[in-house]
Amino acid sequence: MHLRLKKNETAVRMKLSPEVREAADTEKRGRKASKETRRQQLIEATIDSLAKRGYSETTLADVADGAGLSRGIVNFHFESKEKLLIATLQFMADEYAANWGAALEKAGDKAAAQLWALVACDFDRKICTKRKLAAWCAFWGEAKSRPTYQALCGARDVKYQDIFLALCQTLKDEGDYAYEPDGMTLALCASMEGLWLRLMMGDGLTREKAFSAAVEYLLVAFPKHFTREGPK
Amino acid sequence: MHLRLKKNETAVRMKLSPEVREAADTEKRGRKASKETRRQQLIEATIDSLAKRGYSETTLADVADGAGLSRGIVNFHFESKEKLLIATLQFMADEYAANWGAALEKAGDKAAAQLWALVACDFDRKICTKRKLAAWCAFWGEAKSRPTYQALCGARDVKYQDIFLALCQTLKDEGDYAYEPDGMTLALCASMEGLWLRLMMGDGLTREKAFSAAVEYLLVAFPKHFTREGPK
DNA sequence: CCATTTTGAATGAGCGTTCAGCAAATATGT
DNA sequence: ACATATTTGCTGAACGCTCATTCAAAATGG
Repeated sequence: MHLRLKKNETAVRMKLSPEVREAADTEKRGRKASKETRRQQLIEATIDSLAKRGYSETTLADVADGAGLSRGIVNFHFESKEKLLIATLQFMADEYAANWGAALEKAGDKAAAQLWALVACDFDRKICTKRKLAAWCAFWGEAKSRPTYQALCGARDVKYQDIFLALCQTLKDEGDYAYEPDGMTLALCASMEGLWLRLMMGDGLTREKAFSAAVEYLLVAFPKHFTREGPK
Repeated sequence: MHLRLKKNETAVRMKLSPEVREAADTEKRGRKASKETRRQQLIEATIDSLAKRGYSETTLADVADGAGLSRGIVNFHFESKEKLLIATLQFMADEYAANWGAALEKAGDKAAAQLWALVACDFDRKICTKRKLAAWCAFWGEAKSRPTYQALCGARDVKYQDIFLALCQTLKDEGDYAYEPDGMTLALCASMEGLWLRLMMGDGLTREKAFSAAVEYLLVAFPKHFTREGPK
């Protein structure tokens, strides 16, 4: 009963990833962290674990350790591992959608500028992290056999696709290009996803190089609308 | 001691996938199947399992059942699950490389024809199966955290990349195109991988549509060299 | 105190691996 | 030819480990 350890305060000395630390730092500390804060902290730890160990080797123990919390914690805040993973994917999908939504807002109303913004924001620092790419890829690998994942992995979803298609269509009309817009759009979207895949595989490809490859595509597809520096 | 079951002969009545059946059918049956035949049979069953259940839920029991053989069998022919998976990936990588190698052979020596062949063969019936795409994707998801997989997943490897780059370079010179060939090649390769990814996710995208999207890309990039029907 | 959050030991299911043993195929001896 | 021994391929029960889940007890805040 004497000499009791104050665990929380000393345990924080452990090395947590910056993302987890930040998620836990929303004002309140230790026990006072709100439910939502804890959930976010655990989600960040899950992304860490997915990136570090891959889907199949991600364990609740690793997530809990990564968050600097105890073993049973996940089943308290989420009720199962499955639900934690879904919440994690949901979070990433929401973040992704918010990102391109905001980029579109800021782009003004010229189609060329919008398309450029949409392509550029995919390679944004905030989204296009090794950490997050790896997590995305982990989910992609499992999506085939899990309808729930499959639905969320289409964050690049129908709406996103339609906007892309509409923009390509507009530019085609403006510029009198000859291509078939469905195929063109598909190839462009696919190219961006493929670039993500390669970024994740990590053979010395950088965000900047990937982005400029995507730009190269825009240039040949819409020569009247773009230069390497941006929309005309 | 009386009334002994003839297991092998009756057990074959189970429903095995066509691929497994074919692998097991190389002349000899039952006990006489050669070591190499059995390995192939197990590899096909592994691809089935990866496609059906995803990487994380693929078990040796499922593989053995899929092959119509007993539980201990994998550890007899391969020595561990890990090695079975590596052998499976190796097999797919070899098959993929052989496929584009052969396509290149048959294409003659005009650069445009070669590039077309290289793109087309990626969407070949033999390679581009739902089953195999799903298996590829399962490995991609784990590749990040496993150097061995990462190395093999680059079957789309350096050599492949270099050929692509050289062809794009040649066409650029022939056609006086303005783009920067490194980026162009990267975007093209990425596009094909992205199309695979989407084929696997399976939102009603067909092999044919994916291929024509890739062709659309070739058209805008190399307008003087290609029509929708093929190289000029 | 009571409610809420957190802990960590206990539980049990699932899975990879091992291995003794059986049966088919092949080699050897007569 | 046949009988016997040896090798090879395969089986499936048993073992032990990892990990998600549960829960009683403790810590904390109000």
